[in-house]
Amino acid sequence: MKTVPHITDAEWEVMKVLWNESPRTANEVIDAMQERTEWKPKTIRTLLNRLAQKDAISFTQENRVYAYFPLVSEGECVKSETNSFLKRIYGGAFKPMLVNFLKEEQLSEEDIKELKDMLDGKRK
Amino acid sequence: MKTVPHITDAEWEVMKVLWNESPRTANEVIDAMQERTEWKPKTIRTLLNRLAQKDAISFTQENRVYAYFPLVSEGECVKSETNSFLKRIYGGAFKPMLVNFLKEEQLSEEDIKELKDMLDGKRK
DNA sequence: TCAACTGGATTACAACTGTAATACAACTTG
DNA sequence: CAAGTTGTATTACAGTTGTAATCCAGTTGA
Repeated sequence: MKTVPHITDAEWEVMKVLWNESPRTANEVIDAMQERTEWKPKTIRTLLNRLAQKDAISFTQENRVYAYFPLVSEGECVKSETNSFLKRIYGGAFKPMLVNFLKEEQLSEEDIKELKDMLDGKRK
Repeated sequence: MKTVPHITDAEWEVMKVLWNESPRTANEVIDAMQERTEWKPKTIRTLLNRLAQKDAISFTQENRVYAYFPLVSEGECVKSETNSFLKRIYGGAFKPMLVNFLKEEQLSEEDIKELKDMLDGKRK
């Protein structure tokens, strides 16, 4: 199983932008980020650098400008992060988390139906 | 809503021991921990100190010995951590995570039945 | 051509984390 | 009473993370 690098909170925001659309130049990423955060451009460049260093993204160079794109998919990362979260909080077991959350969360009638249908789908 | 302090990975292991049973002296915690980890006693004491500093636990003193106990419940912490996790990874929405996970995870027939029953229970 | 600007590379720096070791004070034992 | 033991308090130290600023080289406008 491919291992994805660990992506921090701040980096995750940058990844979202690139998952949403790529390749994007540093400045395009910065523009997109500034719609969602207050981060300074320099900060975002640092995050891009770190992500590139850990091979979460890469870039092509045109003239002086880099265009970045993800090397890891959102799905992979979500799965990886969720697994380590589950491991930490629930000892790795998925069902207890579900049980816990179903107790807490409020779901609409349609949500419930959708989830039940999914559960039915899993029944072989 | 009460805010719980942020508990790190390593600290979480200590909290589990105290949630499991408390109060426990430092040495009791250390013994319990050494069944699950390789950490040195000094390390575990550091973690107990940090948890006490951030008011996640407290202690009573008998003679020279401290007996530690949690100030925050496991449920509170689980909820808090899960919320920040959800926010980071799924933008705060619970259902997308469920959907994602139901796709991936394998559940037994009984698990599926149990979850469906819970979903039914939520239907008003 | 020279100064200003722009984009990337390098450096900064404190807080938090993991992972302890050392110092110290009290208690026990010879 | 002196020395070792034990439990706590203090200190250590590098890696990660958030959050940038500074430096430098190439590009561009005057």
